[in-house]
Amino acid sequence: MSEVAATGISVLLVDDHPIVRQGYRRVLESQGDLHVVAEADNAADAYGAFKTHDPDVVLMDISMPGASGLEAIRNIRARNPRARILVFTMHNEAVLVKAAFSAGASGFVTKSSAPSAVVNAIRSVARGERAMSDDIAHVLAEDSLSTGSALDQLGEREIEILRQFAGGATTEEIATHLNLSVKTVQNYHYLIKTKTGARTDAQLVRLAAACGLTKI
Amino acid sequence: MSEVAATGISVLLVDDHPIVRQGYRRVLESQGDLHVVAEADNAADAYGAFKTHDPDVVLMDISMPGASGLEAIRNIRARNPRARILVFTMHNEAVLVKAAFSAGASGFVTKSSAPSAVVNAIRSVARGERAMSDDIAHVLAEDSLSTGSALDQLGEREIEILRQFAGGATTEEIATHLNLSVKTVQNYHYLIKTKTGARTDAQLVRLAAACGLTKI
DNA sequence: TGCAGCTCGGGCAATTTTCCCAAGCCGGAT
DNA sequence: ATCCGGCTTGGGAAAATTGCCCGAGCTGCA
Repeated sequence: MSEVAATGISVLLVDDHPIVRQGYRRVLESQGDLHVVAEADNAADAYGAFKTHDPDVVLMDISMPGASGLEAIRNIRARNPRARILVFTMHNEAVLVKAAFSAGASGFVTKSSAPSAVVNAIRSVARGERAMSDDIAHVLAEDSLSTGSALDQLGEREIEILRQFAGGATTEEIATHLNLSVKTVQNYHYLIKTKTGARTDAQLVRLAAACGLTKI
Repeated sequence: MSEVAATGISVLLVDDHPIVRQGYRRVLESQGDLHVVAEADNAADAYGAFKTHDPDVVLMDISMPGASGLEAIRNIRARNPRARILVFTMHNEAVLVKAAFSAGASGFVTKSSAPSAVVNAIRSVARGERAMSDDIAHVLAEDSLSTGSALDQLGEREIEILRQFAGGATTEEIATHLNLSVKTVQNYHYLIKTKTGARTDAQLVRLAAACGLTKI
């Protein structure tokens, strides 16, 4: 079991931006009790690195190209249900948070959080606790009170496709990224539009932006 | 003038994620010749910090909440045309790149770049050179050297149609509003896309939003 | 066991997009 | 005066996408 060793907490870093990873590594290692034992820039490598290094905590940005980060969470948890995965992303949409927790994440912090909040979250999940940043707790609280945002009715795949579409990807690019046929992506596109009530691609982009799914 | 001092290159860091900023700071300061003199997490603060610190280089993520990063670039350059601004973002769309350069950026590197490429880009723009990462050069090359900046080359009618489109109007609605045939609106739509280099309606909306043509 | 919902894609008519083209208008350059 | 170039407006036709229908496999849940 990934008991926290007396030597500190071992961390696997998953983010698709090299310089961002390097920055995190330096921030974490300056803490003394945190040690980055491996890095990965995609879901498949993350799974491989987890198998070889068995880290105490996986710090993972789930908005990566290619396979969904949620997929990676599920894979890792399938291999070792004791794995502690702390999702670390700039998105703060309630649907995403709920999807991450139901995929097996132990915590969810946004990049808007103070660095100290992030390292504390790492220590919390290493102890087996659940952790989330204040803003995440806030959106979850509001979400539980509201009738539900337009995005709540979307499935995980739909969310991912909407994110990529709103980010500017073409249908073919999305199909390639997610290993789907163009036809399937087109169908999702149509489904998303009908579910959200958007009559225009532009409205879809605005919706995604309004929900924090994508930044402009 | 922001001559590179003998002591090294002073950098203003602009990014809306605190831990990301802290990571960059550590990466940059480990270089010896780079010194982070200030940080900002939004466009307004970036302008203020620039006024007080007059850094050699501004390293800026333009995908920030609220006001556009492009606006911030314009403001800074309006105050000091010698300002060196290196855009640093995860987006690699030709429209955005062109918009950034026409707003006055000296360079554009993506977060997919190797850390060494980023620090070298900082040194390049500090010397007054233009810098861009390989992937950016590639998308610009593919975009061909069609024409100049993003929105400047659009006529009145095109701007108006783009505004309504990005606002969520359908082609027919725009045609009705402007007393045009649907065909004409379609032709404008196509023309705007080719002129701006947008390959997707979503990219068009993002461009319009980035240029302040529409608010999300 | 069965229902419900997600995921994935085929099919096909209807529409839209993509280009190419022409014509009228207007301002500026020659 | 004349011509050039750019804006505005639209036609046309092939290519692509959309809108909507469908079925099949899978998972979770009752």
